[in-house]
Amino acid sequence: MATSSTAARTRNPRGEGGRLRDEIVGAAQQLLDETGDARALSLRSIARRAGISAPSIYAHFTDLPAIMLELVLRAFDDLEETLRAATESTPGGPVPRLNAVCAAYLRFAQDYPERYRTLFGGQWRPTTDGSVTEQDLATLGLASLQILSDALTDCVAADLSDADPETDAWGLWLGLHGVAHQKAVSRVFPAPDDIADRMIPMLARLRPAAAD
Amino acid sequence: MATSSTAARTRNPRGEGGRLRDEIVGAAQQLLDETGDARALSLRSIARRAGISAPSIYAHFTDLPAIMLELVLRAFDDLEETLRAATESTPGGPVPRLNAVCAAYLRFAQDYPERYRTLFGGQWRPTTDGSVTEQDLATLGLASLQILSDALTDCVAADLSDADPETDAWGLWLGLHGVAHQKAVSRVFPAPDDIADRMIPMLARLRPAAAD
DNA sequence: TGTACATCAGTGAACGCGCGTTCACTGATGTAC
DNA sequence: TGTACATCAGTGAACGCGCGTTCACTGATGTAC
Repeated sequence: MATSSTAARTRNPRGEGGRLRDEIVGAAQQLLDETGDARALSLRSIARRAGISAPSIYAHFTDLPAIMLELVLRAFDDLEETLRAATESTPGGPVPRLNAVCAAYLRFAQDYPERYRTLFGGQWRPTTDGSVTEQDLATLGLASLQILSDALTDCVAADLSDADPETDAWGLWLGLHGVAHQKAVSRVFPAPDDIADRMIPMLARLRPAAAD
Repeated sequence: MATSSTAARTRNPRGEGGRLRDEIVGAAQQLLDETGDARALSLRSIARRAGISAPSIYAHFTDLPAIMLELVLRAFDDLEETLRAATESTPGGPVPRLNAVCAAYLRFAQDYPERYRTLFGGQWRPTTDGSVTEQDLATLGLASLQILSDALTDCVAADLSDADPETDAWGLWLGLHGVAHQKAVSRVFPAPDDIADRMIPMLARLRPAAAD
């Protein structure tokens, strides 16, 4: 975990100026996670956090949306890796594995609420005039959705679910997203604590016997 | 539906200066709906839209969050009224009524996406230092939740659902919220078109025979 | 009925701020000869 | 091995902009006498 270095920076050695690109995105992510407010991100605030002057950013990004795009790409990778790790590290069969993936999803949203919001429709959204289309971004979440779909497929193969994995993965994800988003957005969450645990078996069409 | 009057305003008659309060909130709502971007709302932009000078706002609101609060209160009332109208105007028994309420909810989010986002955790969120606590706002949605809960209760009473209305209304709402929010946020929606219709019977624990 | 005055519903100019963006520049370091 | 030069990784000052907020004001209209 990177420290919040407002301290003086030593410039990168020759030929390695590209490193600053990573540092800029890292600074943006720090600001996002720490302030919990996408409005706190500006070219100048990111530059301050990265310990560089504002104009230095232009050598690496054309504008703020370009930085946000890079941040979003990385965050989607993080999410995917988190879900994959949960799948691979959970023993006990398809249903515990499915539950572990769902729990990991919700934990990701709770640990990095503003990042989660940025991924799924927070303040930043791709501009139609830029090089990134909405279609591109719609594709981004699909890898994570596929993990859910695979988990469902395993449950069906083991005769523990009546789901149509392709379709019901969407339902499961949208349900998780509702919970995750609401938790990410308000600290007060009046719904029952175990509400996700109640929704998951329904949306996954788990057979009564299959529930833990 | 109010027209977008940037035209010259005639001042309110004596003793009726309070009317401007309504006009300010109306202007803010227009901007929100038309731009689809909460960032477009500033004291100055709202004043421009309302056809007044920026300082005139201070006679009616202390700051921008105060305007947003009023807007949110109204929008929650709108939503509640929309759901209630759907309940009352739908014949055919508890299940069609439940479906009508859910459809009305999703339509509200689709018709006024940025307003929906503002209600449920868009850019604007209550400040902890202000007079409005998060607890207050958490209470706001409860009237709409109650309508869902009542619809579930009717289904259970008619032996068409196995839900625990109090609890499962939360699950149903969070599922609807996931769909509504995702649709409000991105014009590209790769999930099956009928995904909500698939989720609702599950989350409402409708008995197989009860589904239309 | 006339008139002085208080009140009300706003306005217009001005301020300091952070922002995105431009421009000319600096100074360390590798490279050609 | 020495030196001139090109390149690279940035910097600092300056611009115009929209913003929130303040201040002193204006001009119509109701009210007291």
